Amino acid sequence: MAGIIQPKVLKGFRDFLPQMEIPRRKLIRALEDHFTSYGYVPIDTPVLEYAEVLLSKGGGETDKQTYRFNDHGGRDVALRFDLTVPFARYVAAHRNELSIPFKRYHIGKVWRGENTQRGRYREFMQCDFDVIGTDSAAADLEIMLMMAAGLRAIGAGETRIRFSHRGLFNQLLEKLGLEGKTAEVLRIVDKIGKIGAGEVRILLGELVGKEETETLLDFITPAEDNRETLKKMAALAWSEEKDGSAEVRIKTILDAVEKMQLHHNLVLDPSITRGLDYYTGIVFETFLDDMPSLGSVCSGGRYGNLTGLFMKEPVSGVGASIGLDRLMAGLEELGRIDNAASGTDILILMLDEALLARYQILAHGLRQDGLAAEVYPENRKLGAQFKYAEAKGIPLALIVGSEENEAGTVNLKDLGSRESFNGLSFEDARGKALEILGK
RNA sequence: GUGGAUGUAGUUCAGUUGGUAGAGCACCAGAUUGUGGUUCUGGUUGUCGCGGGUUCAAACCCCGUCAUCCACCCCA
Repeated sequence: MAGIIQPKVLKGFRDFLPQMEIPRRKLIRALEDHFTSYGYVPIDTPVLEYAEVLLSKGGGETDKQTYRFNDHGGRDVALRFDLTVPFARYVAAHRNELSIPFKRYHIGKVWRGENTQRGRYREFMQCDFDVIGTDSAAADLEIMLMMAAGLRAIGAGETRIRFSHRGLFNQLLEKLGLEGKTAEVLRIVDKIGKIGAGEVRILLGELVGKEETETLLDFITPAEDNRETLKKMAALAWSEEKDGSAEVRIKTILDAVEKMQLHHNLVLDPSITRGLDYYTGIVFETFLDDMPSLGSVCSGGRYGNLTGLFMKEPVSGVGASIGLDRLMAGLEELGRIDNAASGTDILILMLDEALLARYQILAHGLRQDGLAAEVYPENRKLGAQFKYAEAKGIPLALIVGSEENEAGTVNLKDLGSRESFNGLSFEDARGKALEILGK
């Protein structure tokens, strides 16, 4: 009379049925191919690390959200809550084994013990890609171009990347004498898309003086086009156009964007600041044209010193992170997810158990042509076997009974149109199958 | 973490002022023992999220708990 254990999963953790996992894998594979085509290489790191490594950044909020416990040996350990901190440790640990500039991508699960919402879970998949070891505008540009092209490649459609530069914002804050309140100001400004300029004015007014509030609001409001926006930002921040300045960096990027005719995709938006404080250069967030309300599906920026906590020599880099689960939720809502129940192209029906070997030989032959073939495992009524094929979304069936076996022929059936092609040689049948599948 | 809403068969939902649960779809079997999407007949589906309490009696009322959704926070 043992009690039955409920097959439940933890809050914010999920099982994936095949019709969800198959498109998820497809999406990941498409991204991997995309990164590879730009020369980025994959890495991985442990999901469990020493707590002191993961929590070293000391952000109060991340500390609270990190899953942390003592392992069987009494070690203070934690599950990774992003892929950036492990990457910093990884770079410091393997500094001499990496060729610089190092371009990597990393796709993996991360964990955060925060409250759940739609498209927001405690276990979720992140996809990071970064270039480290160079502070060039070329790298900044490449990362943003990869984001736009990558999202297009996975069927997310056109995107708008809104970017800005922390350097100019910091100059402005310095000029206004607000360096001490940088974090608070950034957090308020970051909300403008959500709460509007009016609310931001009120919140800023509570934090800084009236004049400063108006200057900040003026700064973060984009002008008609990228050039005008930059002009205004530079003027308000008292920027001097010299080598290595934030202003020149933005100019360089805008020049390239214009030459590539991408000013729809890349928009200079000074209200983009990103809450995280390790960004020092460009910062950006990406929205789907077809669903801006989903929020940013890919964001990041340039950091001046990724590895500061783990080694003395500073390493600069620029990178972005895609929220795969949020993106999946958006794509599903847009009807862009193909909920395939299997990847099988052709089902070989079982009409006679004595023909087991024949069925497996047929399946093997089909696989050599690149077709995914499976043999139905029981000699059940044909109706049941067809139903199985339908449930798994299998488009073709190969039917061989004792008569066909003796005659040396096979019957192929297109399960979609219900058209049968009987008495074919195996050669003709697989030719026909490839034709129907369009392969 | 804070506040609010919700939780009934695989699924979508119904269930009247508390009287020990119902429909469509899905599923299974048969009409149709080598060709399945229609039709017909029959059938199964439930610890009413879980655990307590009030009551002669709880899906319904009360408390707790777990989960989902929404807002805040933060972010992906």
